[in-house]
Amino acid sequence: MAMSATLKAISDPMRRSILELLKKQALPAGEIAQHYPELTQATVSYHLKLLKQAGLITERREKNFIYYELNASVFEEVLTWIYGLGLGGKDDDD
Amino acid sequence: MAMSATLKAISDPMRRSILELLKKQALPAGEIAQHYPELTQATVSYHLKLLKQAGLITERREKNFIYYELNASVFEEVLTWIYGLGLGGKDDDD
DNA sequence: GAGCAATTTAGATTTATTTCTAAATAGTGG
DNA sequence: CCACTATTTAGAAATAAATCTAAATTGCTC
Repeated sequence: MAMSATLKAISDPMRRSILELLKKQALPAGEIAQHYPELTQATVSYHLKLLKQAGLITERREKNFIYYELNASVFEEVLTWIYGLGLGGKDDDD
Repeated sequence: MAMSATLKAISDPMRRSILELLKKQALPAGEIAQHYPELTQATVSYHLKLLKQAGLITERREKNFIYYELNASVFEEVLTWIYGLGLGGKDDDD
């Protein structure tokens, strides 16, 4: 299921932080890593891989950088699931 | 952060399934467990504990059963975060 | 309060995740 | 093609999560 990957991806604070970073603008991996001096570049690369696998980011090559950009459309499925549970959808069920 | 707990809780398919079960009606742990013959009752109890800690379910004691019921209001924070990322909320932030 | 039914807790095991260091790949520019 | 820069991959170690069995708890009911 795609939703498990999406949710697992954003259940980690570091990865949520990366997504927030990419909200403002697309960035190459190196610049992303600079925001997290406590982590190595390899670790950031690992998180990017998971985000990519979840479809939450896409990559665009330019010069010899790889720019990562947010793809929030993947959240559609999650939102549908949450709303389906009843939040905001209490129409006439009560 | 409360959001990590919420998201980690629903990143597991089993726990999402339990929430879906409780959407229809509150149920005691035993009945919940009956829906998952592949798991022991102790394991279901473990998942219920995590859901409870995340605030996604509440318990109500009646006779000698503990009825678990869904509390979808916890999703508010998650929804706010997702919308904040841009999905559906691209107003004039840039 | 003794016994019973529902549920949780403890402890151990297996599997998955996160992180690091070190090495490898891949694309760019001379 | 060679060297440089950006990034990933591999392999190992540490931490966390999911599951089981067995024992403990808790709250009715008599």
